[in-house]
Amino acid sequence: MNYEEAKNKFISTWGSLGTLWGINKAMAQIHALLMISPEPLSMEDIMEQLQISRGNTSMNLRQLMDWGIVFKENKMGERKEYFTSEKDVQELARQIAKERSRRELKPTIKVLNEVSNLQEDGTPETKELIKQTKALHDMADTLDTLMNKVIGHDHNWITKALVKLIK
Amino acid sequence: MNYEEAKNKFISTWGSLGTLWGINKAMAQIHALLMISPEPLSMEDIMEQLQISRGNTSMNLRQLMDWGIVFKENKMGERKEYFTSEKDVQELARQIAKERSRRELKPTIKVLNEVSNLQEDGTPETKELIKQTKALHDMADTLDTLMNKVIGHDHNWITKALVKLIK
DNA sequence: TTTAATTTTCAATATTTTTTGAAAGTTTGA
DNA sequence: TCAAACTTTCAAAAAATATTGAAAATTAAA
Repeated sequence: MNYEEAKNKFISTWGSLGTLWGINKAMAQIHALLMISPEPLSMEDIMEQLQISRGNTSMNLRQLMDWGIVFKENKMGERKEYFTSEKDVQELARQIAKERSRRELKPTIKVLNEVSNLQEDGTPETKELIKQTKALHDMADTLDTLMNKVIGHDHNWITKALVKLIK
Repeated sequence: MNYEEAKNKFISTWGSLGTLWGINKAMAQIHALLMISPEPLSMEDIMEQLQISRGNTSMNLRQLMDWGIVFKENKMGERKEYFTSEKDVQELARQIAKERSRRELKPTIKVLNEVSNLQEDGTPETKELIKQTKALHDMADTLDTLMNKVIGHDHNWITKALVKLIK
């Protein structure tokens, strides 16, 4: 395997993994490309390397910046904008945990809480609905608390904590 | 909020959450419906309650069974097949962890390993590719080990472990 | 067997999501 | 102020994904 093959393999694997996690292919591929690029890249660079349109590149870069895992950079004397990704995988994981908690977990917990507070009326249907949504709520809540713990800690806390747990 | 409202809210929230996790809407809704149903449901029941076609129901039930979170049941004297979901949320979490490890994490780890073993050639591009894929590999591998630890443990281990970590 | 009940399959269709590309917008230097 | 360099927006087109429904397959009782 040479450099080009390895690079393409990484980008396409990361791209299809993205789809599975609710992030679209182009977005995940741009992230992958920036992740392994030693220098910041311009929009032109990205368009060319991934063979995608200007509009697509622009929109997905913005989303990646919204997620807090890609940043704009300006080279002095250049009008063009350049982009880099968060290179530290620990920080990347923290940032992803933070955003997923905010976007998915918290809203779900809210709904589960509302539903599980339904007035009991004695029917088996109502009983089961309350029981199950309570159980899901508790699990989601524990998970969210954990994720926020992770978010609040320093760099190496994640690995340390996981390792501790494994032993 | 009455029973019907609460039920619909739960089913639709669970359904849209599914999409975000790489599971389609119908599949997630069928799971939600079974999750809160005190009795096993037939295909007819599911079709009617969710207003989806027979084919759709059949295919998605199969997928849920492949994930190991929905089961067939036979009522004696009846030819029709009935379905239930795994009702224990701990067991549900374990099963999902197991399948996600198998379907996504392990294949990704394999690719990251291959790519990060690329022959070093001194260029910054190659250096960065190797460095970053190694870092991602290590994190994914730690996570997978953890998930397998979870899978191998008894019911309440998950919560206990998480709680321990939080303190 | 044969028949009726039930489930599965899959090509066609519908829906949703992503991508394009050109026009509009913005920024900066002359 | 103008104009060139660059970015963003968004309607239309393309691609991907999900859904339908009817025919084929399966199952089990008569």
